[in-house]
Amino acid sequence: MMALKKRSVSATDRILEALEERGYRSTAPRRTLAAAIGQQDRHFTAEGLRKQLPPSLGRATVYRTLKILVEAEVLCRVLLEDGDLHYQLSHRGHHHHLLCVHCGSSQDLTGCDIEDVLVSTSERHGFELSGHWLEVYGRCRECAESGKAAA
Amino acid sequence: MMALKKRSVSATDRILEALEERGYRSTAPRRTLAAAIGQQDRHFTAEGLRKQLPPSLGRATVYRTLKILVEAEVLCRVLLEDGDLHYQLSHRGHHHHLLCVHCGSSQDLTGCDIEDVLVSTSERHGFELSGHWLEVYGRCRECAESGKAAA
DNA sequence: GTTTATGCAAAACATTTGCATAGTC
DNA sequence: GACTATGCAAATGTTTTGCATAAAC
Repeated sequence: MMALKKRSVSATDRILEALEERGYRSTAPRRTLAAAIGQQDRHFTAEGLRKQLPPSLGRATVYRTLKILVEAEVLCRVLLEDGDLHYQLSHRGHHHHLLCVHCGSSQDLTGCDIEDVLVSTSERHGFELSGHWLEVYGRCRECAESGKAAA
Repeated sequence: MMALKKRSVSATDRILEALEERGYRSTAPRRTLAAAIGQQDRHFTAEGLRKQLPPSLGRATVYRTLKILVEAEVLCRVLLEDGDLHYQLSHRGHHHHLLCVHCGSSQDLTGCDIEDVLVSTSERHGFELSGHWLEVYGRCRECAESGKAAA
Protein backbone atom coordinates (compact mmCIF):
# COMPACT_ATOMS: atom_id res chain seq x y z
CA MET A 1 0.00 0.00 0.00
CA MET A 2 2.69 2.44 0.96
CA ALA A 3 6.10 2.92 -0.43
CA LEU A 4 8.45 1.67 2.24
CA LYS A 5 6.72 1.38 5.59
CA LYS A 6 8.92 3.54 7.70
CA ARG A 7 6.85 3.42 10.85
CA SER A 8 5.89 0.46 13.00
CA VAL A 9 9.12 -1.25 13.99
CA SER A 10 11.13 1.80 12.96
CA ALA A 11 13.65 1.18 10.28
CA THR A 12 16.06 3.31 12.21
CA ASP A 13 15.99 0.89 15.10
CA ARG A 14 16.38 -2.09 12.84
CA ILE A 15 19.51 -0.52 11.43
CA LEU A 16 20.98 0.23 14.82
CA GLU A 17 20.20 -3.25 16.05
CA ALA A 18 21.87 -4.80 13.05
CA LEU A 19 25.01 -2.82 13.74
CA GLU A 20 25.00 -3.80 17.38
CA GLU A 21 24.42 -7.46 16.56
CA ARG A 22 27.46 -7.44 14.41
CA GLY A 23 29.66 -5.90 17.05
CA TYR A 24 29.92 -2.43 15.59
CA ARG A 25 30.12 0.43 18.03
CA SER A 26 27.31 2.79 18.65
CA THR A 27 28.42 6.21 17.55
CA ALA A 28 26.77 9.51 16.91
CA PRO A 29 27.47 9.51 13.17
CA ARG A 30 25.97 6.06 12.80
CA ARG A 31 22.88 7.09 14.72
CA THR A 32 22.48 10.11 12.50
CA LEU A 33 22.88 7.96 9.44
CA ALA A 34 20.42 5.36 10.66
CA ALA A 35 17.83 8.05 11.26
CA ALA A 36 18.36 9.53 7.82
CA ILE A 37 18.10 6.18 6.11
CA GLY A 38 14.97 5.42 8.08
CA GLN A 39 13.38 8.48 6.58
CA GLN A 40 14.02 7.59 2.98
CA ASP A 41 10.80 6.64 1.33
CA ARG A 42 12.39 5.42 -1.86
CA HIS A 43 15.66 4.09 -3.13
CA PHE A 44 18.60 6.42 -2.78
CA THR A 45 22.27 6.79 -3.61
CA ALA A 46 25.23 7.31 -1.34
CA GLU A 47 25.71 10.84 -2.58
CA GLY A 48 22.03 11.62 -2.41
CA LEU A 49 21.92 10.53 1.17
CA ARG A 50 25.00 12.49 2.00
CA LYS A 51 23.41 15.68 0.80
CA GLN A 52 20.70 15.23 3.40
CA LEU A 53 23.20 14.91 6.18
CA PRO A 54 25.10 17.54 8.09
CA PRO A 55 28.30 18.31 6.20
CA SER A 56 30.23 17.51 9.33
CA LEU A 57 29.46 13.88 8.68
CA GLY A 58 32.33 12.70 6.55
CA ARG A 59 31.88 11.26 3.14
CA ALA A 60 33.91 8.19 4.00
CA THR A 61 31.67 7.42 6.93
CA VAL A 62 28.65 7.38 4.69
CA TYR A 63 30.23 4.98 2.24
CA ARG A 64 31.70 2.77 4.93
CA THR A 65 28.43 2.52 6.78
CA LEU A 66 26.40 1.79 3.69
CA LYS A 67 28.73 -1.04 2.84
CA ILE A 68 28.31 -2.52 6.28
CA LEU A 69 24.56 -2.26 6.07
CA VAL A 70 24.42 -4.04 2.75
CA GLU A 71 26.52 -6.84 4.18
CA ALA A 72 24.19 -6.96 7.15
CA GLU A 73 21.29 -7.22 4.72
CA VAL A 74 19.53 -4.25 6.22
CA LEU A 75 19.97 -2.49 2.97
CA CYS A 76 19.90 -4.00 -0.45
CA ARG A 77 20.82 -2.65 -3.80
CA VAL A 78 18.27 -2.16 -6.52
CA LEU A 79 19.01 -1.82 -10.15
CA LEU A 80 17.11 0.91 -11.93
CA GLU A 81 16.08 0.54 -15.53
CA ASP A 82 18.87 2.81 -16.70
CA GLY A 83 21.49 0.70 -14.97
CA ASP A 84 21.91 2.91 -11.95
CA LEU A 85 22.36 1.07 -8.69
CA HIS A 86 20.61 2.52 -5.68
CA TYR A 87 20.23 1.49 -2.07
CA GLN A 88 17.04 0.63 -0.35
CA LEU A 89 15.81 -0.65 2.96
CA SER A 90 15.49 -4.34 2.78
CA HIS A 91 14.04 -7.31 4.51
CA ARG A 92 16.40 -10.15 5.11
CA GLY A 93 16.67 -13.02 2.78
CA HIS A 94 16.39 -13.36 -0.92
CA HIS A 95 13.62 -11.40 -2.51
CA HIS A 96 12.81 -9.24 -5.50
CA HIS A 97 11.23 -5.87 -6.02
CA LEU A 98 8.37 -4.42 -7.92
CA LEU A 99 9.85 -1.02 -8.62
CA CYS A 100 7.51 1.79 -9.51
CA VAL A 101 9.18 3.80 -12.23
CA HIS A 102 6.83 6.67 -11.50
CA CYS A 103 7.00 7.31 -7.78
CA GLY A 104 10.03 5.22 -7.00
CA SER A 105 8.29 3.08 -4.43
CA SER A 106 9.07 -0.56 -4.11
CA GLN A 107 7.15 -3.61 -3.05
CA ASP A 108 8.72 -6.88 -2.18
CA LEU A 109 7.82 -9.68 -4.46
CA THR A 110 6.44 -12.52 -2.44
CA GLY A 111 4.96 -15.82 -3.46
CA CYS A 112 6.97 -15.78 -6.62
CA ASP A 113 7.56 -18.98 -8.56
CA ILE A 114 10.48 -17.65 -10.50
CA GLU A 115 12.96 -19.87 -8.76
CA ASP A 116 11.28 -23.02 -10.03
CA VAL A 117 11.14 -21.77 -13.56
CA LEU A 118 14.81 -20.87 -13.43
CA VAL A 119 15.83 -24.24 -12.13
CA SER A 120 14.17 -26.14 -14.92
CA THR A 121 15.26 -23.69 -17.57
CA SER A 122 18.85 -23.84 -16.38
CA GLU A 123 18.87 -27.60 -16.41
CA ARG A 124 17.68 -27.58 -19.96
CA HIS A 125 20.79 -25.53 -20.80
CA GLY A 126 23.17 -27.68 -18.79
CA PHE A 127 23.69 -24.73 -16.54
CA GLU A 128 24.47 -25.15 -12.89
CA LEU A 129 22.39 -22.43 -11.28
CA SER A 130 23.81 -20.60 -8.32
CA GLY A 131 21.94 -17.34 -8.15
CA HIS A 132 20.01 -14.68 -9.95
CA TRP A 133 19.07 -11.05 -9.88
CA LEU A 134 15.64 -9.86 -10.87
CA GLU A 135 14.09 -6.43 -10.91
CA VAL A 136 10.56 -5.76 -12.09
CA TYR A 137 9.56 -2.35 -13.39
CA GLY A 138 6.17 -0.79 -13.80
CA ARG A 139 3.68 1.27 -11.88
CA CYS A 140 2.37 0.64 -8.45
CA ARG A 141 -1.37 0.58 -7.92
CA GLU A 142 -1.54 4.19 -6.78
CA CYS A 143 0.38 5.55 -9.72
CA ALA A 144 -1.47 3.40 -12.19
CA GLU A 145 -4.84 4.60 -10.88
CA SER A 146 -4.07 8.27 -10.56
CA GLY A 147 -1.85 9.52 -13.33
CA LYS A 148 -3.16 7.46 -16.22
CA ALA A 149 -1.17 9.94 -18.28
CA ALA A 150 1.94 11.38 -16.64
CA ALA A 151 5.46 10.12 -17.13
CA MET B 1 28.25 -24.65 -26.43
CA MET B 2 30.56 -21.75 -26.87
CA ALA B 3 30.81 -18.50 -25.12
CA LEU B 4 29.79 -15.90 -27.63
CA LYS B 5 29.86 -17.23 -31.14
CA LYS B 6 32.10 -14.74 -32.78
CA ARG B 7 32.36 -16.43 -36.14
CA SER B 8 29.68 -17.17 -38.71
CA VAL B 9 28.01 -13.83 -39.41
CA SER B 10 30.89 -11.90 -37.88
CA ALA B 11 29.94 -9.75 -34.99
CA THR B 12 32.15 -7.04 -36.42
CA ASP B 13 29.99 -6.83 -39.50
CA ARG B 14 26.80 -6.81 -37.51
CA ILE B 15 28.13 -3.84 -35.60
CA LEU B 16 29.12 -1.94 -38.70
CA GLU B 17 25.80 -2.65 -40.32
CA ALA B 18 23.93 -1.42 -37.30
CA LEU B 19 25.83 1.83 -37.42
CA GLU B 20 25.17 2.26 -41.11
CA GLU B 21 21.48 1.49 -40.71
CA ARG B 22 21.19 4.24 -38.22
CA GLY B 23 22.89 6.78 -40.42
CA TYR B 24 26.19 6.98 -38.63
CA ARG B 25 29.24 7.57 -40.72
CA SER B 26 31.73 4.90 -41.47
CA THR B 27 35.01 5.95 -39.94
CA ALA B 28 38.30 4.32 -39.22
CA PRO B 29 37.97 4.55 -35.44
CA ARG B 30 34.56 2.93 -35.56
CA ARG B 31 35.85 0.13 -37.71
CA THR B 32 38.69 -0.47 -35.29
CA LEU B 33 36.27 -0.50 -32.43
CA ALA B 34 33.89 -2.86 -34.16
CA ALA B 35 36.70 -5.29 -34.81
CA ALA B 36 37.85 -5.15 -31.22
CA ILE B 37 34.37 -5.70 -29.88
CA GLY B 38 33.90 -8.59 -32.26
CA GLN B 39 36.88 -10.28 -30.70
CA GLN B 40 35.65 -10.12 -27.15
CA ASP B 41 34.67 -13.53 -25.98
CA ARG B 42 33.05 -12.40 -22.78
CA HIS B 43 31.54 -9.35 -21.23
CA PHE B 44 33.79 -6.33 -21.02
CA THR B 45 33.95 -2.79 -19.72
CA ALA B 46 34.56 0.45 -21.54
CA GLU B 47 37.94 0.87 -19.92
CA GLY B 48 38.88 -2.74 -20.46
CA LEU B 49 38.12 -2.42 -24.12
CA ARG B 50 40.02 0.80 -24.39
CA LYS B 51 43.15 -0.88 -23.10
CA GLN B 52 43.02 -3.24 -26.05
CA LEU B 53 42.85 -0.41 -28.52
CA PRO B 54 45.58 1.77 -29.93
CA PRO B 55 46.06 4.73 -27.63
CA SER B 56 45.50 7.01 -30.55
CA LEU B 57 41.84 6.08 -30.36
CA GLY B 58 40.39 8.64 -28.02
CA ARG B 59 38.66 7.73 -24.83
CA ALA B 60 35.61 9.76 -25.73
CA THR B 61 35.18 7.89 -28.95
CA VAL B 62 35.06 4.60 -27.10
CA TYR B 63 32.38 5.80 -24.73
CA ARG B 64 30.36 7.54 -27.40
CA THR B 65 30.41 4.51 -29.65
CA LEU B 66 29.48 2.10 -26.90
CA LYS B 67 26.50 4.23 -26.05
CA ILE B 68 25.35 4.21 -29.64
CA LEU B 69 25.74 0.46 -29.86
CA VAL B 70 23.66 -0.14 -26.79
CA GLU B 71 20.93 2.04 -28.20
CA ALA B 72 21.16 0.11 -31.43
CA GLU B 73 20.79 -3.08 -29.40
CA VAL B 74 23.93 -4.56 -30.83
CA LEU B 75 25.39 -4.49 -27.38
CA CYS B 76 23.58 -5.02 -24.17
CA ARG B 77 24.59 -4.48 -20.62
CA VAL B 78 24.91 -7.31 -18.19
CA LEU B 79 24.86 -6.99 -14.47
CA LEU B 80 27.47 -9.03 -12.66
CA GLU B 81 26.77 -10.45 -9.25
CA ASP B 82 28.82 -7.78 -7.55
CA GLY B 83 26.83 -5.01 -9.17
CA ASP B 84 29.30 -4.20 -11.90
CA LEU B 85 27.78 -3.45 -15.26
CA HIS B 86 29.58 -4.79 -18.30
CA TYR B 87 28.89 -4.76 -21.99
CA GLN B 88 28.32 -7.76 -24.17
CA LEU B 89 27.40 -8.58 -27.70
CA SER B 90 23.71 -9.01 -27.91
CA HIS B 91 21.00 -10.34 -30.08
CA ARG B 92 18.16 -8.02 -30.69
CA GLY B 93 15.06 -8.13 -28.66
CA HIS B 94 14.37 -8.85 -25.07
CA HIS B 95 16.29 -11.74 -23.61
CA HIS B 96 18.16 -12.83 -20.53
CA HIS B 97 21.51 -14.36 -19.84
CA LEU B 98 22.87 -17.37 -18.13
CA LEU B 99 26.14 -15.92 -16.95
CA CYS B 100 28.91 -18.27 -16.03
CA VAL B 101 30.60 -16.87 -12.96
CA HIS B 102 33.60 -19.02 -13.63
CA CYS B 103 34.61 -18.44 -17.22
CA GLY B 104 32.49 -15.39 -17.91
CA SER B 105 30.67 -16.90 -20.83
CA SER B 106 27.06 -16.17 -21.45
CA GLN B 107 24.19 -18.04 -23.00
CA ASP B 108 20.96 -16.47 -24.02
CA LEU B 109 17.99 -17.70 -22.15
CA THR B 110 15.42 -18.91 -24.59
CA GLY B 111 12.12 -20.57 -24.07
CA CYS B 112 11.75 -18.93 -20.72
CA ASP B 113 8.37 -18.69 -19.05
CA ILE B 114 9.38 -15.95 -16.71
CA GLU B 115 7.25 -13.38 -18.43
CA ASP B 116 4.06 -15.27 -17.66
CA VAL B 117 4.95 -15.70 -14.06
CA LEU B 118 5.71 -12.04 -13.74
CA VAL B 119 2.45 -10.99 -15.29
CA SER B 120 0.34 -12.98 -12.89
CA THR B 121 2.46 -12.08 -9.89
CA SER B 122 2.29 -8.41 -10.75
CA GLU B 123 -1.45 -8.50 -11.12
CA ARG B 124 -1.75 -10.01 -7.71
CA HIS B 125 0.06 -6.97 -6.36
CA GLY B 126 -1.94 -4.45 -8.34
CA PHE B 127 1.22 -3.65 -10.19
CA GLU B 128 1.16 -2.49 -13.79
CA LEU B 129 4.09 -4.33 -15.29
CA SER B 130 6.18 -2.57 -17.88
CA GLY B 131 9.50 -4.34 -17.88
CA HIS B 132 12.04 -6.36 -15.99
CA TRP B 133 15.69 -7.17 -15.77
CA LEU B 134 16.91 -10.65 -15.03
CA GLU B 135 20.38 -12.10 -14.77
CA VAL B 136 21.03 -15.71 -13.91
CA TYR B 137 24.34 -16.76 -12.38
CA GLY B 138 25.99 -20.13 -12.18
CA ARG B 139 28.31 -22.35 -14.14
CA CYS B 140 28.07 -23.27 -17.73
CA ARG B 141 28.17 -26.94 -18.66
CA GLU B 142 31.89 -26.89 -19.46
CA CYS B 143 32.89 -25.29 -16.20
CA ALA B 144 30.57 -27.45 -14.17
CA GLU B 145 31.98 -30.61 -15.71
CA SER B 146 35.65 -29.76 -15.61
CA GLY B 147 36.58 -27.89 -12.47
CA LYS B 148 34.26 -29.49 -9.98
CA ALA B 149 36.44 -27.69 -7.49
CA ALA B 150 37.98 -24.42 -8.70
CA ALA B 151 36.67 -20.95 -7.99
C1' DG C 1 30.88 22.77 -48.58
C1' DT C 2 28.20 21.09 -44.83
C1' DT C 3 27.77 18.20 -41.36
C1' DT C 4 29.41 14.73 -38.30
C1' DA C 5 33.13 12.49 -35.82
C1' DT C 6 37.57 12.61 -33.50
C1' DG C 7 41.15 13.40 -30.07
C1' DC C 8 42.55 15.97 -26.45
C1' DA C 9 42.44 17.97 -22.18
C1' DA C 10 39.77 19.37 -18.60
C1' DA C 11 35.83 18.83 -15.84
C1' DA C 12 32.61 16.32 -13.32
C1' DC C 13 31.42 12.51 -10.47
C1' DA C 14 31.66 8.58 -7.52
C1' DT C 15 34.20 5.85 -4.51
C1' DT C 16 38.30 4.47 -1.85
C1' DT C 17 42.33 5.04 1.07
C1' DG C 18 45.89 6.75 4.49
C1' DC C 19 46.29 8.76 8.58
C1' DA C 20 46.16 11.57 12.72
C1' DT C 21 42.53 12.55 16.01
C1' DA C 22 38.57 11.53 18.70
C1' DG C 23 35.27 8.49 20.73
C1' DT C 24 33.72 3.72 22.60
C1' DC C 25 33.98 0.05 25.37
C1' DG D 1 44.17 2.01 27.87
C1' DA D 2 43.18 -0.67 23.71
C1' DC D 3 40.75 -0.77 19.87
C1' DT D 4 37.50 1.17 16.56
C1' DA D 5 35.47 4.89 14.09
C1' DT D 6 35.70 9.47 12.19
C1' DG D 7 36.78 13.35 9.23
C1' DC D 8 39.65 15.12 6.07
C1' DA D 9 42.19 15.46 2.11
C1' DA D 10 44.21 13.21 -1.48
C1' DA D 11 44.26 9.49 -4.65
C1' DT D 12 41.72 6.56 -7.89
C1' DG D 13 38.85 5.42 -11.42
C1' DT D 14 35.19 6.25 -14.61
C1' DT D 15 32.45 8.85 -17.60
C1' DT D 16 31.20 13.31 -19.71
C1' DT D 17 32.01 17.73 -22.02
C1' DG D 18 33.80 21.67 -24.80
C1' DC D 19 36.12 22.65 -28.64
C1' DA D 20 39.29 23.10 -32.51
C1' DT D 21 40.66 19.97 -36.16
C1' DA D 22 39.92 16.36 -39.40
C1' DA D 23 37.26 13.27 -42.05
C1' DA D 24 32.93 11.72 -44.40
C1' DC D 25 29.25 12.49 -47.41
